[in-house]
Amino acid sequence: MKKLDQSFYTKNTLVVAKALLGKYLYLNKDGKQLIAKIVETEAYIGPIDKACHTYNGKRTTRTDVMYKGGGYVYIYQIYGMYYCLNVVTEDDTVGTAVLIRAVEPIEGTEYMALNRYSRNINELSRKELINLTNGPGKLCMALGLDKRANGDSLLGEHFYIFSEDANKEIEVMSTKRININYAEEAKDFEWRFYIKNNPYVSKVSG
DNA sequence: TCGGAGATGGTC
DNA sequence: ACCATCTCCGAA
Repeated sequence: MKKLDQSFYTKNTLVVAKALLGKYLYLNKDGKQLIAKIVETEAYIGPIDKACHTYNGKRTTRTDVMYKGGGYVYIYQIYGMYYCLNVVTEDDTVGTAVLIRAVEPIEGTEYMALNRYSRNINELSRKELINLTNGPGKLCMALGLDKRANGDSLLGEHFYIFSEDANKEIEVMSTKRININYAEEAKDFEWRFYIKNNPYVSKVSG
């Protein structure tokens, strides 16, 4: 395996959003090793994107992290009860990030099941297994991620993203992004990417 | 299997 | 007054 370095994250946001598909999120949580494959992403590009928290250079306490440059984690709370995990991209002037919308559990699934359902993995139905991490709020709950991880670096030892040694072919689909109907012309940008036919993708149409 | 509505609180 | 969501419940 090969840990992604800063030069990966500082690339163009659309490039990073697509390149993150098939990569593996690694997280050491309370001594437990969690690994999940990234299967769905969305790009958010402040300078030109009305759906983005940093649209038109907007800078607030919340969005400060998006101006730290590629390789940092941006986590915000949504709808009062859920969190969304983002990877900051490009340099420290633009305000760009990639939302991780869905992952596939690889290791530590036991722990994810406890976080999501307070139940053991072998008690879950097939549907509940898929439901562990097939959405941005769900995957944060499963991985135990909340605002405490906001601003963390992905270049350290306990939280990073890695690729397999052998590059596998991945079929990437592009669609409009989910639930940004307020964003005027930006709602039609096809900046959502997912791995074709992967069962953990949040929803197929769109 | 689908769609509507409620939960719930930080942000601006 | 929103809002990059999820779950439950009732209808088909």
